[in-house]
Parts: sequence; C-alpha cells; structure tokens
Amino acid sequence: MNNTRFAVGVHILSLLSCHGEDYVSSELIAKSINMNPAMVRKELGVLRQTGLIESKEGIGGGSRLARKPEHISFDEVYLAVKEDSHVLGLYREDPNQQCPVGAKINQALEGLFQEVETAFLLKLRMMSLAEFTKVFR
Amino acid sequence: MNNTRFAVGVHILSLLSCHGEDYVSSELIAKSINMNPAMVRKELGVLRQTGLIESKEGIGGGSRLARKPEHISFDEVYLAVKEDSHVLGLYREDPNQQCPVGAKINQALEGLFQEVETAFLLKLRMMSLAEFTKVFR
DNA sequence: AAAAACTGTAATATAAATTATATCAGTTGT
DNA sequence: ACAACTGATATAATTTATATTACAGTTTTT
Repeated sequence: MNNTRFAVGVHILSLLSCHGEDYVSSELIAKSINMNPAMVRKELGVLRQTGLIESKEGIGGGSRLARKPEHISFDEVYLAVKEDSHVLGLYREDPNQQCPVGAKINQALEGLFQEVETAFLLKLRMMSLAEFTKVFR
Repeated sequence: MNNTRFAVGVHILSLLSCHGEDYVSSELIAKSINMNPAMVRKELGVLRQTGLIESKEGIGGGSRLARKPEHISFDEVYLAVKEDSHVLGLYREDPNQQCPVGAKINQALEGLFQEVETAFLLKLRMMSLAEFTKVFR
C-alpha cells in the first residue's frame, strides 16, 4: 500500500457523509480532493462495487452513501481499495529452493502476513465513518 | 508498503538466525533470496543501523544477528524498513482548503493512521524471530 | 607485502506501479 | 433537444522499486 487510495476512499466517504442523502457529483468530489474527476469516478466505481455507495447517472446525479455512516467501518474501505496488496508488502518471487530458508520462506511469510492482517482488520472494524466525520462538524 | 523490503528483512534475519554466531556473506544471502548482492548489502546496512545485526569486513566477514532471535521482534523489522511509508498508504498533498472536509482531512487521517499503526505495531511486537524460524528446523 | 574474500557506497539503468489527462458514448432531468 | 451528469477506455507522465556495475576500503592468509 504505497498509494493514496485508502486516503482517497475515506475522503470520498467523508464528503458523502457530510452531504447526507444528496447525490454528490464526481467533479465536486474531485475539487475537494484536488484530483482528476475521471480518477475519482474510477474510485467511486470500486466503492460502489463493494456496496458502500450508490450512484445515479444524468442531471442531478452523483453518488451518496448506501448506508448510514454509523454502519460503515474502515475495514470495509481498506478491503475495497487494497486489491492484491498487503499490509506488510510483497513477497520475493523465487527464493532459492535449495536453501532451507529459501524453500519455506514464502509459506512462512504468508502465515505471518495473514495473522497480522487479521489483527489489523479487527482494529479497523472498530472505527466507523460516523465517528471519523465528527471532526468536520 | 508496496515493496518487498519487509519480506527481505525477515528473510535475511531468518538466515542469520539459522547460522548462529557465524558471519554470513552478502553473496550467500543474495543467493538464498535470489537478489543482487549489492541490494542485499544496502538492506543489511539498514538492519545494522537499527541495531539488529552486526557486520564484519574482509575475509571471513559478513553479517550476523546482534542479539538472540528470542529478543528480536517484528515491530523492529517493520520500523527499520518502513522509512516514511505508512500501513494505510499516503495522503493526498493538497486537498481543497475551501472545503470543510478538504481543510481537515489530512489532520484527521493522521490521527486515524497513527491509531491504526500503534495497534499494528503492538501485534508485531508479540511476534519474535525465534518463534518464526522454528519452521526452518 | 601481495593476493583473496569480503563490505560499503555510489552511479546508472531498467522495470513496474501510480497518478494524470483527454475523450466519448450513454443516461437522465428539464 | 439540450445540459449535466456517469462509466469506461486509452494514453501519457511521473514516481517508486529493483537491478546492475563498479570500485575503494578492510581483513585474513600466505
């Protein structure tokens, strides 16, 4: 995760949260983030697919939260944007199988990564969008 | 963290752990990881600066653990390799200060990131190199 | 004291990931 | 029919990560 996607996701959801049930255009969102509207729409697509937001086309269209911010937690946001990345990064592709460590390192790392990610998600699950957006009011 | 540095760090430390008090050359390490020796030495430099390993130049030289693996935990490894990256990624550089959300988002994200990272490090601190390397024996 | 086996570091090149921009067809309200 | 939107795609620019090469400096051995 060496990108801004989680930050962007949270920014988007915070904005939508602040706009209640109104639909917010990608252009308005883009201006707030200072980001290209096309990229915002791409990220909106991801959030929509995970069921966090809903969008409407045409005049007066845009996006809004699919649920109350009380019921949106950050683990969902993370899972939506993480794709195949990992909190602890990547593995090396082909460690030396002749070496006792090289032969088993990736399997061992996978276990470690899994365990850490589980704890990590548990922490994120405890944090809601509603709680987070209090700062903006 | 969209790189292999944590994995590489753990791989190096595991190898050293398996070699007890012997010095292990960067070339041997590089072969195990399947990585260029110069890059390995660069990473060794980072681990050395954090006090996790010690190195010796010249013939018969190389690196070894500075402490027993029982006393090396993964939060140290993470802190050594993370540099300025963050578990949850990066912030956007200049959100719109005219927007109530844009004006405060980075400050709010910083709090969130901090809290998550603290929990994350706590989890890593509970995992020792000694425990991890059991798989290799 | 010279050779050999190492490290430490820097410079440069290549590859991959991230972000930006431009474009346009399709939808919906007026 | 027009205007304000979304959704999607293609392409470019930028940044980050990885690889490679080279060489001066250190330490042991002969």
